[in-house]
Amino acid sequence: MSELHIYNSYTRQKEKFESITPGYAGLYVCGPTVSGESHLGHARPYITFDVVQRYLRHLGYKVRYVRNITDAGHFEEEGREAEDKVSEKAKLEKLEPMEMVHKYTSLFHKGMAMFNCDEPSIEPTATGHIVEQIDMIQDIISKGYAYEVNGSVYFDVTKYAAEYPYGKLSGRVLEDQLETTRDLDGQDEKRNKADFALWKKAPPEHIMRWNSPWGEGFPGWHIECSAMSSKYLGETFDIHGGGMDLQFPHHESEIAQSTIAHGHPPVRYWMHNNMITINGKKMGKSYNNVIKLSELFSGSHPLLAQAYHPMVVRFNILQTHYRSTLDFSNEALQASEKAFRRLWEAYETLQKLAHPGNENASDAELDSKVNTWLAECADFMNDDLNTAKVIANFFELAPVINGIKGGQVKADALSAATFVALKATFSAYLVDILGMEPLQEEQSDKLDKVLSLLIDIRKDAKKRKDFATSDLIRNQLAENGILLKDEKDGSVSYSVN
RNA sequence: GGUCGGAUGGCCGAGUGGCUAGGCUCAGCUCUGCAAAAGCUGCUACAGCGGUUCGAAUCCGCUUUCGACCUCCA
Repeated sequence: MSELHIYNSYTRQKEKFESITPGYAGLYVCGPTVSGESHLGHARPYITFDVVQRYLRHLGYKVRYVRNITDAGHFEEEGREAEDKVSEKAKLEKLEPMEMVHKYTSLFHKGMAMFNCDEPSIEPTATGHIVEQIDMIQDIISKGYAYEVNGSVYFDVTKYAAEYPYGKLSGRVLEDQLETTRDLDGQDEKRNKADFALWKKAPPEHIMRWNSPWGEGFPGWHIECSAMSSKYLGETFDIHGGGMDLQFPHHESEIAQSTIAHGHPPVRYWMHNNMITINGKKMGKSYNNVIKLSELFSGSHPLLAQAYHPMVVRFNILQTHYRSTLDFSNEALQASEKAFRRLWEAYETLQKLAHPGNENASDAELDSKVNTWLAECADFMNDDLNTAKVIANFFELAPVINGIKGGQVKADALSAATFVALKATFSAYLVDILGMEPLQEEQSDKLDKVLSLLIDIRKDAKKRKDFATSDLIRNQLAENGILLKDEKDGSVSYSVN
């Protein structure tokens, strides 16, 4: 039995996972900034880490999964003019920040639910932890690694880098960073260009603002994750996850802040998922190539040939290793949809299948292969969460299941023990760990009764060789999205699209 | 410009120094009143050029090319 190994971005190698507290695992994942609607790009990290979290639970860990909501900072609603606090508009006409934040948080939650992502154990908000952030900033100042200028506070990266390996996570050298000639906000206030804000003074027109020892302002982007992760997971915790694009500067800054505040690095294992690209380019606001989740599910985007079910998207994402880029295309999604339908049907078939009870396999070779495929699932997951390989093995098993049902494989080909293992493993990995759900809801009893009636009438017509009637029923139903299948044993099943 | 990571069969994608991943498409067959589904069979690829090796798609070097990060970003 292999053990879980994960690729640690910090050391750039696969390492055996050992939790700090035996039996418990702490996982922190950078959540969304809720100033706009979630898009396809957001789906990847949250689905990836949902599987991480599910797998850790499967391994027996009691997991605390913390995923924040970034609802504070210098942002305004997409597509809406920035409004200022001192404008003449009436209160109700103005954009209320919490209103916007609530709207997009809510949409994000709905999207996650559709993807069947488990809710995190704690979902802390930045606005709910202003006090903790201020405390942490004061602590860093008192230790001499941050300074205040005009109501803003900056982290002294140069000083930090002299003693600590700043840039190790993202693989860059501080000297290179100092070369940049960008004109950033507050650049003239900083002692060095690489310094980053812990607290920013709010200009008069800025709506989001809080009192602090340095005047009214709002927290810097990086400090929230440090403050909240240490509060809920401890000063050192097991896994920190997020998109690769957050490695620098966000995660690098988190390491620096926490290292000064607590005297040691915050995270044991850093995990980063790769990006979703579209036509080879990263999907992101700045590229104007974003497909929102609502558009994805409804098909209402010029790039989409059709609507895609959340489970199809989830399946497609899991068919690719999380550290590889995943290029979006209609062809790929359509292939995933067909593949997933086939796989799920095999899974459902397996649930209904009964084993004759023979202790010994009549087909020892097949029995042995099946056992290998099942055992490999754990090995693949343990090898840095290789969901793609797990899925590949499902597709090895599907023909065996379908073959038993269709008679191409003998019912007693597998031993009773293997059959039990097949059922248990398929369900554990496909449903519990990969988190897949059927594409269609349970059918209502009434529909079921109506269809049984039609199926009976059609059976009768077929018996009389009245194929005109039987085909009419089948074709009419097909036009309405209900497919009838004549099974080998003479029964008829249906599926609704 | 700096740093890092890719280039795999018609398409998507995994992966390892030698043992045909898998999915989708396509073609043929079996079953079937027909269809669908299912099953079986076929389609052997790793950007290019050198090198290391008994053997490399897998290791090294160079070239071409794409991308990510360096700025808010999942």
